[in-house]
Amino acid sequence: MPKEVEILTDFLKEKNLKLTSQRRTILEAFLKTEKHVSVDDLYDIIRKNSPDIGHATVFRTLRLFRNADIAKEVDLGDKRTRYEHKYGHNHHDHLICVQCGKFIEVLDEEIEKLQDKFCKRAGFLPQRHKMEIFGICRQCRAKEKR
Amino acid sequence: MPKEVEILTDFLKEKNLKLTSQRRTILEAFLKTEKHVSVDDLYDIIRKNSPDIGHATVFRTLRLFRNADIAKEVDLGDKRTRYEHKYGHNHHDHLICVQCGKFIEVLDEEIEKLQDKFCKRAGFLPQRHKMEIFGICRQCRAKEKR
DNA sequence: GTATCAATTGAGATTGATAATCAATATCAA
DNA sequence: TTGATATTGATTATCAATCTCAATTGATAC
Repeated sequence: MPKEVEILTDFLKEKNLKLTSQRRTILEAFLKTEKHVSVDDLYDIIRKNSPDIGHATVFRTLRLFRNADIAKEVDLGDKRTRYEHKYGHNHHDHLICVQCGKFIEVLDEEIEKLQDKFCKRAGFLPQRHKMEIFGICRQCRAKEKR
Repeated sequence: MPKEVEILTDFLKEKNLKLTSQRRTILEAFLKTEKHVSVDDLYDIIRKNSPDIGHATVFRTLRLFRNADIAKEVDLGDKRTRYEHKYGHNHHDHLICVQCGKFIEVLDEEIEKLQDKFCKRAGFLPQRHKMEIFGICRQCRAKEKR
């Protein structure tokens, strides 16, 4: 039993919410994904094996996962909300290729430190941040040169 | 005559597009704004003096301004496209207060340099980036302490 | 196990932003 | 001034996000 089920169970108990078969199914499907899924992405995946689970439920459940700190909302510039795994994943930023849509996760300690530094200078208490760099990835650049 | 009118005129000429009274009006209104306006924000402002200008025109014209490099799209985390002035404004990032909604524009050369550095490391050719830090601003923190 | 009751569900409807359509109109080069 | 062409505004379409509500289900007490 992965840790996430435990987190969810605890969260539900604490909030007097219920563990339903749908929530189990959706959690399982979500944990299997590797990419940054949108509600519709995950709904399409789930529909294949569990055609009885509705769209609204997937939508609500992903929001629940976010509140339970199992999922994290990411905004990759298209206009849809996407979710990625949060538990066991450290904070990272994204390099997003505008040609192939691929993204690379990066973490740079120095940048994080600098961010803290100039927040302090502005009297600003940072809570979370988002950094995305759009450009062209190594593979696409190689393709272009051919 | 501000420089932006010239930029727009040149852009239109180059693309065989036309300078209309609506485009003048919308540009004038846009240049007067200081915040990051959404289509609806600007439409509401314009409607007061020019009730004949339609919503779709404001929408299309802001996109035109973006293409002409007069406006820049910003994404402040809500799900609407906002535009800020581009000409005469250098690149900057945003500190966004989650309490009062205010934002502070910041620029940190060091961070920009670091970004370039680790893009290079990843073989990634950066084109543009977006960095937003969400948190609590000085004023709101002061209020909280009272 | 069963009753109880609030939480949950799924279908469908709604909202809100964005974008396409199209007939009427305006612009501008010649 | 004119004709070719772009633009406009009203309307409609699209799509993700979100709400509604009656029917159902899970957790808890008995």
